[in-house]
Amino acid sequence: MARRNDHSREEIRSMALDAAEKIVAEEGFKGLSARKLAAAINYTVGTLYLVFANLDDIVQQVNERTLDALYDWLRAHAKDAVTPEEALLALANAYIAYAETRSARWNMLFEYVADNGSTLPPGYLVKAEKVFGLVEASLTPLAGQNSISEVQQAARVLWAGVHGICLLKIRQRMDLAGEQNAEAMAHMLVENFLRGFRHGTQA
Amino acid sequence: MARRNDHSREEIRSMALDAAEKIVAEEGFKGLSARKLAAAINYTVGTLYLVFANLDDIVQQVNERTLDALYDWLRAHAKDAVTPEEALLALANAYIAYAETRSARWNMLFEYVADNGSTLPPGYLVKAEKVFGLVEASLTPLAGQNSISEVQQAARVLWAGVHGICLLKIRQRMDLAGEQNAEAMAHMLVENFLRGFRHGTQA
DNA sequence: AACAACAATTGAACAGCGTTTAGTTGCCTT
DNA sequence: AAGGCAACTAAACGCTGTTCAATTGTTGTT
Repeated sequence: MARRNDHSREEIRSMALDAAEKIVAEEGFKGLSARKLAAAINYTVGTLYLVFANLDDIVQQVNERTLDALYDWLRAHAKDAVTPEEALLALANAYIAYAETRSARWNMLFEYVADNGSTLPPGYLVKAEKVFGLVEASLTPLAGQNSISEVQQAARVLWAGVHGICLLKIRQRMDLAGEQNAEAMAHMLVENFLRGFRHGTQA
Repeated sequence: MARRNDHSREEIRSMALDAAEKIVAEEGFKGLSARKLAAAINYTVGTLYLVFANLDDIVQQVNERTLDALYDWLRAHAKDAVTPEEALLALANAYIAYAETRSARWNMLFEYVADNGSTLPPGYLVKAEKVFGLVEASLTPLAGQNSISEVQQAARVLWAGVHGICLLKIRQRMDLAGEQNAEAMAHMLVENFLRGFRHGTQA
């Protein structure tokens, strides 16, 4: 059989990405293979390579979806916060919660580029900037005497820190963190950093 | 040919770990394969599986060596610091420098457990605690009114943060961090966090 | 010295992987 | 009705981790 024309290329793409998300969620990053994915959408590997450049391309496109979902999730969880501190703590908690409930997907976001080595895809950067933007927006009211570029940097520093804590948790290395849980650690980071940040940067 | 008896099991183990480190350094994490490693030490795969449980076991043992080397490296780079602040900044810089000059090895340290999923090996934890201990030791003089357990937690929070920044750099995602370099970001994190930390934890 | 027992080592095999491509099939246009 | 073309498959290539029967060199015993 050939020339079935059941689905358009775009339909196949979307079906494949859906199936890929499911496989990753159920079996982890390593569980995703071209043959398994093709079987899941009732096609063969060849068709997959007609729609995607390679498996990395698929992973990358799933990751871009994840970044979008993450942005929406964070935004929704921070919108009710009254003070900027509240917003930042809510963002940190939401980030941890997202990583925890979708750990395989979240992990994939940070595993794949490691081998690729070179540049990240274009859309990637834009979407990640959007996520950073949420932190930046909450940090701006607390700027005090700090310049705009200092606020931008601070947002990235703070979020890299929250991310690091989140990694400890997701990669099952919380035993390295004593008895504390990730939320308490993030709390500590945000509060101390903010206190230091507001006190001015006389370095 | 069989029964060559050229090397003891321990010798083979050590040769294999040396060769594995070399391959990882030259070709990255993904470049390490059982056949390639066996060839590098002039044995076949079968022998490798006589000495190691599987490839994960090898990776894990290389990682333990890396943790030891990292500890020595950090210790050496912080020993001349006069003030605790100086020591913490030196540790952060040394951590980043280590990750940068041995990026493949450093990466492997944080990539492998992701799939494994379950518990980390026993030696792993002890060695990692030793690394944390360095940060803790430098942080203790700044404890002020904070309790010992708060200092311990702070050490882990701070280092998770430095680690997160380091990840941005090594995984070539510094473009996500604006124009700043990793050292400057780590600097900012350490200084603001310390300022906040000394001001007391009324949180 | 001959021989048996044993341990060390090999190499082939298995099932899976990513990726490419020749070949087949069915639809659309003329 | 015929031809052209796009969609799709199936098989192949060289790789992977892992296992294990078979072979070989060494050692201890007679």
